[in-house]
Amino acid sequence: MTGKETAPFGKGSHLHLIDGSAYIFRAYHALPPLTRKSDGLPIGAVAGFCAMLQRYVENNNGPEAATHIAVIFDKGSITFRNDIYPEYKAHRPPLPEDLRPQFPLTRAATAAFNIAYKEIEGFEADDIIATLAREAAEAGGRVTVISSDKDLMQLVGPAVCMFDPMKNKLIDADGVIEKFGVAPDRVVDVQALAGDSVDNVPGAPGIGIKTAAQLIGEYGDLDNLLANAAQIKQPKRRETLINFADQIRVSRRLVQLDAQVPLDFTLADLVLRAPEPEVLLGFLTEMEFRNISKRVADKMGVDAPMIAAATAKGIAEKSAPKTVAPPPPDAPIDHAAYVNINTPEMLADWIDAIRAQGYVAFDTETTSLDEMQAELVGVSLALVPGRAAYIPLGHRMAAGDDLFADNRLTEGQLPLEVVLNALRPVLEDPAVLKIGQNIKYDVKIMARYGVHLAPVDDTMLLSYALHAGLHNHGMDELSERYLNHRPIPIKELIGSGKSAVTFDHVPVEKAVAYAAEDADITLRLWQHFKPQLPQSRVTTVYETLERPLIPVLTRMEMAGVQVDRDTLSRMSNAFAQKMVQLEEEIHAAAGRSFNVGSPKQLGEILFDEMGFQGGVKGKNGAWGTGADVLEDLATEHALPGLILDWRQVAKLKSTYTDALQDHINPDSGRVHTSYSIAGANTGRLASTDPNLQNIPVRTEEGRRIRGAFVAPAGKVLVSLDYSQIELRILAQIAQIDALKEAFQQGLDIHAATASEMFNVPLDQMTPEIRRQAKAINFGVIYGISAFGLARNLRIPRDRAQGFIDRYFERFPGIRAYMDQTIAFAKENGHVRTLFGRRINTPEINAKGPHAGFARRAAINAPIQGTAADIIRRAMIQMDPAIAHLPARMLLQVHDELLFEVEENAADELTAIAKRIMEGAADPAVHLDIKLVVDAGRGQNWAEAH
DNA sequence: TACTTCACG
DNA sequence: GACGTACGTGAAGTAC
Repeated sequence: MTGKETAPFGKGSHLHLIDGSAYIFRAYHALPPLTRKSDGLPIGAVAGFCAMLQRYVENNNGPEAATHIAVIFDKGSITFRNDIYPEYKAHRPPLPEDLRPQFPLTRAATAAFNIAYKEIEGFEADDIIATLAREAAEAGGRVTVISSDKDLMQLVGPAVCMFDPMKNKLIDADGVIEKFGVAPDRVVDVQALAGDSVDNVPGAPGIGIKTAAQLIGEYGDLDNLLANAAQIKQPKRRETLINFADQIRVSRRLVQLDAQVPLDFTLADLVLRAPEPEVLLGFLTEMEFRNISKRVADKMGVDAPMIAAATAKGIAEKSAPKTVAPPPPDAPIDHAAYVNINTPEMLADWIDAIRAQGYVAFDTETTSLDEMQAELVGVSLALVPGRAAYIPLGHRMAAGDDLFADNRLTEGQLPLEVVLNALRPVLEDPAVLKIGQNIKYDVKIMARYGVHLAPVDDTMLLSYALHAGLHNHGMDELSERYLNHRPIPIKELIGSGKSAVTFDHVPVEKAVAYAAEDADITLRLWQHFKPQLPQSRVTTVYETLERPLIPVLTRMEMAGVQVDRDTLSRMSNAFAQKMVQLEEEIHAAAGRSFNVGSPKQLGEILFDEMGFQGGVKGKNGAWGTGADVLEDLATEHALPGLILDWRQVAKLKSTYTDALQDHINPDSGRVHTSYSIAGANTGRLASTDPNLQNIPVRTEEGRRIRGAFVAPAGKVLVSLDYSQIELRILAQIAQIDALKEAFQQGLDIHAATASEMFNVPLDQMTPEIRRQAKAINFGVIYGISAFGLARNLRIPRDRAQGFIDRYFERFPGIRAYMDQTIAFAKENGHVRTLFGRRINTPEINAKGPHAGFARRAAINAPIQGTAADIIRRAMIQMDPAIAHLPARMLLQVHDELLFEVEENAADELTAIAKRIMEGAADPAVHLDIKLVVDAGRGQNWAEAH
């Protein structure tokens, strides 16, 4: 398929527009859940979809035949209508697990039939159809909309009709009148009044299509009806129309299709093209559709291909140019077979092949792990296993190659700008999937070069959705585990330690082998992991909680947060002075000089030389000198307290006031963290380089560091955090009525727990009793043990056991939850969050001390993980919801989101963000308890929090 | 590189 | 009856 043919659209032209999403759903529900035999990929909807397209193509002849055609799809579920009415389509049941992965394949199927397809973010397929129908009518041609969706009936007119493929029936203006009782141009008015329960359009209560049509017939149109509502005779109807006028107007905006969608193509691009037998049969063969292949082959007068055992062969194999000819299936990793793309012709060949296939594995090589500073050195591509290439772009002379110009680019590389301009259309093409390993990194790099990679798939996140808890998800580890292949270590190219060089100084030949291998491995991992999502029942997790987070985090990380260097610098100086002073006092108290930062030396002084009792040696024979130990000793001597003071200051200085300054990006003047999506087993994010999720807050001294995180002039920081989200989730998951009740009443949950446990009325609660209850509440979330509670509360173990017994007695559901969770883990090898996230528990059946850890982790994971899922959902919904505001989401700290917003928009931002966070579980999961979000704002993070 | 300590939720 | 424990992270510094 070249995709380059066009033919002008005008008088005598006939445009057919197929409602693709309707086709998919009909196909899905009409057929049993078929899977591809070779690998289990769910394929039923694709099969039905292809059959329907084939039937359409066969019947497209005669006087009504199309001269131009397109299949129009919905893209995403959030559109401008959600801004008008957030509840729009909110009652839709969630997509079936095995349907979503078929969406890209239906696009590929359409392409294989050589039919244009279109989808546009933020608009429904109906809007695109409306726009194309308008343009076609204006150009003097005719339009047939192939759909049975009544929402499209408003488009019918002299040049536009509909065809219902279910009933094989043409719908013209008379057909519309039959359905709605009014002419097509008043359909919107009737729908606005009648509402629609399927799309959750509210309409006017108590008024259906019949009544609506009658009213519109009487008053001419909706505006006139509402203007004269007071004259309506029937009292009930009159009141409804007056009281719900606004709701009716909103409903009209919801049902009114937008015929002005900005399009990046023209009608001429949609010219009818005959399918190319090789391409179409290639696709059908890859899908292993025997019947349709045979039928297509018969109709086209060619031989049907044999459908053999599964291979990774695809369309690329059938139509790819010579330089990208396919390797044999399951080719072993062969570094010599990788290609160095260094001519424009080769580049063009590869781009054509990528387009034809519809997906490509993609990887970047750069000079740094810091995406905000790294320079692009090359990109690699892989189409099918074994067939991968590297495009060197920024390789430079190795030092010493040329004494006078060792920073020059080496010969034989295509110019960076030329390559990026050539690749940009495919890398940004919504029809071409870019597959990466930790692709957020590559998305950020490319964004800095003006290329906006989308859509993307990520093998790291696929592995995370499938295997969280089993192992880490770095490429080397995944390759060894799942491909049985050890990739070239990066050390062999750039060295390590002090003598390490950057990738731009690696010779191109070595870079080709290394970089192309990465893309090759990524592609193979993708082929291995992707089909496993449905059978592990994590498709929804991957599609709604993992993949959509990539662009959200990309924006947050690239935005960064402003940090005031002067404040940090002054604090560092003050801390340095204080440390010197404390060191003198410490040496005096110890009676000799030693390295205060050495726990080993300190332990020897305290327990061997000074003779303190109660020391505990760790497994390496060194005395423990942790804060809890020193706090106990502080009552007996000045030294431990001084050490604690020194450690606090040293920590704040080295980890925060010093290190944060080094992380201020010289270009942006801001600090850019990096979030790892697949770092924590439970679904939490982790923040690195620097970690902005552990900025001090608990001590006064430390809180001053938060004061250095500031809003730029004219802006403020807004912080919103969930109140007690994990305890609320515990109440929900374990169904603890007393706990749920306390939350619904808005009580202080720790005080309420204390009251229940110790029979103390709330108005007589003391801080001490409350503190104990708080420790127990947290203990429960962590998989409580008497030992742990005793240590935390510094009480005897039997007393701690007494507390736990009483807690279980008063909240019997907790015990049951813990027992059931452990039993489930033992049975299934994993636990799940409320949203279906799977956390594997491989050690749960182990013997010995491992088992205790595994049990507590299994109890904690659904709670911590559900909270993580909820804030992920909030973050994903947040971007479109605040897009219209001068505001940016900057940081996530597990239960808190930090925003930067222009002062005059802070109120609106706070209201929207709060609403989204509190409603983030809906509609996927219904919670009995409500989520509560507290908000604050200020010039800096300390004030906002 | 392993271990300890300590910052956060 | 004993194991040795609160759950989840990342960074810095010392010691080997």
